[in-house]
Amino acid sequence: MREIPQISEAEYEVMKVVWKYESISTPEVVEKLSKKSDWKPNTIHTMLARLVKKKALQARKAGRVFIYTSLVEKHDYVEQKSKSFLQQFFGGTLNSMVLNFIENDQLSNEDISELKKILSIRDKKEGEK
Amino acid sequence: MREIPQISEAEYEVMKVVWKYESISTPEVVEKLSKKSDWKPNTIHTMLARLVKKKALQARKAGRVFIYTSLVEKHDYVEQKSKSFLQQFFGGTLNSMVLNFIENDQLSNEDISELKKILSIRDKKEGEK
DNA sequence: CTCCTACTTTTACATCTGTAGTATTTATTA
DNA sequence: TAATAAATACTACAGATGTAAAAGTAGGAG
Repeated sequence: MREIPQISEAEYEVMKVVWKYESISTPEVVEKLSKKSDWKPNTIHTMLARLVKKKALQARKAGRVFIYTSLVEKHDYVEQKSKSFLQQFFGGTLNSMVLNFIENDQLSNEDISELKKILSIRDKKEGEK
Repeated sequence: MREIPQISEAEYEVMKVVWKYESISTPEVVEKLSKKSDWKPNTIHTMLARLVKKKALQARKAGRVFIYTSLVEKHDYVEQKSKSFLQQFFGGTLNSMVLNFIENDQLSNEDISELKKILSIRDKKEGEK
């Protein structure tokens, strides 16, 4: 498995747009992000360039513009970040995180019942195998 | 509530030692961390100084050494980081994260049953109120 | 009282990030 | 074909981070 490049927070915002709309051109990325943020077009260009350099994106020229496609799966990236986050703060397991949230009353009753539902859905799936 | 300062990953390692053993002196911090990492003493000094500057730690002189105490609660810091992590990657909710883990088979059956137990413990607590 | 040693203080420096400005190239229009 | 508009390419720069070397200082040993 290829190494997943480090993607900064701002870069991640750009990645999200590419993941959602790829293949997408520079002007389109600029347009989408200009709505959501107040970054200047040049700022976005810089981030696209950095992402290409990091091999998180691939750029190919189509006429006068570049078209970007992702080289990193969103899912893989999120998985990797989740792991390192859990490692740093919760000894590596999701369960510790959930426990911590419950102990500190960071979950509402609704959250809890929803969580139970989520877990039992998985049971069903398991049963179907 | 005071603003929680940003603490980098390496700095967080230092914070963990202070949280665990505070009040603790510079040489003691160096000793604990030298076991766990291969940072040079100067590196650790730099991080302690930065943490004091950021107001994450307080230093008071005792004889010739400094004694550190934390100014940020571990719990508060972890909570803040958890929130921003969930915000960035899971739309802000722990439930989405759990769902994602389940959907991607990142949890074993044991994890799942443990999670259920965790949730029902909470039920009991709730019932006791 | 002086020297050594352990601490503290100061300085360094490359890389990554956020945030662009400026310069150059190229497709399109007059 | 020449000017314009739109993209791309190059340059900039301050703050955070990881990593530490070098210099200064004060307390204890001789």
